[in-house]
This record gives sequence, structure tokens and C-alpha cells, in this order.
Amino acid sequence: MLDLTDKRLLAALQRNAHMTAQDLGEHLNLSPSQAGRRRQRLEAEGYVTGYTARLDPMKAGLTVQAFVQVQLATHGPEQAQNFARLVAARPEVISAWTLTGEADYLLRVYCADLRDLNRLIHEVLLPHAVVARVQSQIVMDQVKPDAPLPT
Amino acid sequence: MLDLTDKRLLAALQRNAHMTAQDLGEHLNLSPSQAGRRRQRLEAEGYVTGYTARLDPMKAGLTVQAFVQVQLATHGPEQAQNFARLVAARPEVISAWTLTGEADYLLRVYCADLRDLNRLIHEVLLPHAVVARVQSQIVMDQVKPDAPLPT
DNA sequence: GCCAATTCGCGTAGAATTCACAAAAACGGA
DNA sequence: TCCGTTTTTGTGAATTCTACGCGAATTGGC
Repeated sequence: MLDLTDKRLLAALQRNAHMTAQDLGEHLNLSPSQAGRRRQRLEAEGYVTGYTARLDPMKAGLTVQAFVQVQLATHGPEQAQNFARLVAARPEVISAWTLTGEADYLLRVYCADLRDLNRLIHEVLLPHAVVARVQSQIVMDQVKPDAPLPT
Repeated sequence: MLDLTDKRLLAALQRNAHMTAQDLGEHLNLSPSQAGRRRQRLEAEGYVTGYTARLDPMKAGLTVQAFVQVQLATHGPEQAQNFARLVAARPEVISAWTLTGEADYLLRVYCADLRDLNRLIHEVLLPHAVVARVQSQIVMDQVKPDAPLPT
């Protein structure tokens, strides 16, 4: 289980993974060796699954962010796996979830422009046999940027 | 602008930010010094906005992931700012967007359990003066985990 | 009060990053 | 084609960080 210091350490690492053991120690009132050991432990026990670089989507040329809701025509395990493979293979689909409620799937999508989003919907998703209905909502503003997990 | 090697470097850093300059060099057929220099350049020019640790939500005790759609009662700039402050202050709200379509806001939320999600909706969001309607969809399965941005 | 076990801090060895410098390549003009 | 300039590339040294081991201290149980 995690104590308060672990949680604060995880929060700090989510904000900035390049903090050194000494930085962490100062921030948490710990000696550098302890801070380092705690991080090692949290990594080994699987609390930290990895370290990633965060990119500026605009700088990367991804001007359009959207959410796409998808309903499938038929609901068998084979169709589901089929669709899962499809979204896994499309790099512009950042994440995909199955939700309670009307839509079967929610996709989070980054595209270079609206043309690309349109192409994704009409030339990739809709032609797929199992896809019955697609509804896209374009992001106008990200009010809160991807924040660290509450720990 | 980015060339192909830059894009592959950014993709690699999104998968694993702890790759060393030598690792990057081997992966991209570059000398370690060049790989390091490219990374420095991409950081300095703002393509990389930071490095973050990725956590296992389950391990962190966050068993419930949900999307919450919110409609505001009135649509003035003051109300919008008010609501933006609210979501910014709630740690269980990971991200928030304004979208085209029916709902004014979409919130991505991580909670420890359904009770917490319920509390968030009925004791935080709904009592807020500007909030007119709240509709939550619980994530049953994350078909595609948060993937790197397409570069 | 004593002993065991865990935790803590320090020091060292290995590795990575960063910077500067020199060589090589690319480029442009005469 | 040749030469001077500019940019790029590789190497090396200095600094810094991480990982690991060892001795000391603190904690907990009996």
C-alpha cells in the first residue's frame, strides 16, 4: 500500500519525470537515497508503468482533436475484436473505450486537420462492416490539460 | 519543421522517455551525439513539453474511469470561467474539453469507486449554480490505452 | 531491557548528459 | 574546378546522477 509520501512522490513524478533523487528529496523532506529507493520500489512494484515524453500537439501539426462515438451493427465477440484491431492500427486514435450508455465505443482522435478527420470517419470507420453509426464531436478548447492521476 | 528522423525520435521518446542517447542512436541509425543533440533541439523548440511518469490506475486504487458530460444553465464568459475553475480544482478530473454538439463540457474522471463518482456528480457538480445537466458514462474497458501522438 | 529486523545515511563505482573543440562534409562563388 | 566559408559530425573531458553495498541507528517484539 501507499503512504502519503509515496503519493506525493508519484504526483511529483507525474508532473516532471526528470526530477532527480535529490530534487525529490528536497520536495518531500527526504534524503536523496530514500527518495531514490522509494522510486525504485514504486517502479518495481508496478505503480509506475513507464516514463513518456509529452508533446505539444499543435507543434506536431495536430490541430484537430475530436471524440468519435461509434455504434456497432452487431454485438458479438468477433465483431468487437475486429473493431479493437482496427482502432489499434490507426495511429490517430489515441485512446478507445467501451462505455455504458448509447454508444458502444468512444475514440479520442488527433488529426492534422478536418480533412483528415473526415477521411478517418468516411474512409476508415464507416466502410468497416461492423460499424453502424458514427458521431464525432470536435474539441473546441481543452479547458483542463491532461493532468496527473489523483493519488 | 520536423523530418522523418525527428518524428521517429519523438515517437520513441513517447514510448519510453528513459531511452539513452545511445539507445536512440541505435534505434534511429544515428550516432549518440546526434541523437542527443536532436533531442535537445526538440526540447528547446517546444516540441517536447515535458516528461511524465505513467501510473497504473488500478494499482493507485482508481478502479472507476468515467466520462461526464455537462451542460451549463447559462452561457456567459463568467459562467464558463467559473466552471473552468471548478474542474481545475478537482483532482479526479483528469481532463476537460469543450465540444461541438449537445454537451458543453466533457470531463474525463478517475475515481476510487462508484461512491466517489456519485459524490463528485451529486455533491460537487450538480450543486454548482451554473450546472444544468450532468450525464455520466462509465468506462467498462479501455480498448486502446493512451497511445503516443501520431507524428 | 535486550535482541532481531528493518530502515537510514554515506560513500563509491558505473553510466549518462552536456559542453567545447577539432575534423569532415556541404555549399557557394569566382 | 578550386578555394574559402559555413554547417555538421565525432571525440573527449568534466559534471552529475543513479545504483549498490556497508555500517550505524532506530524501531518493534518478547
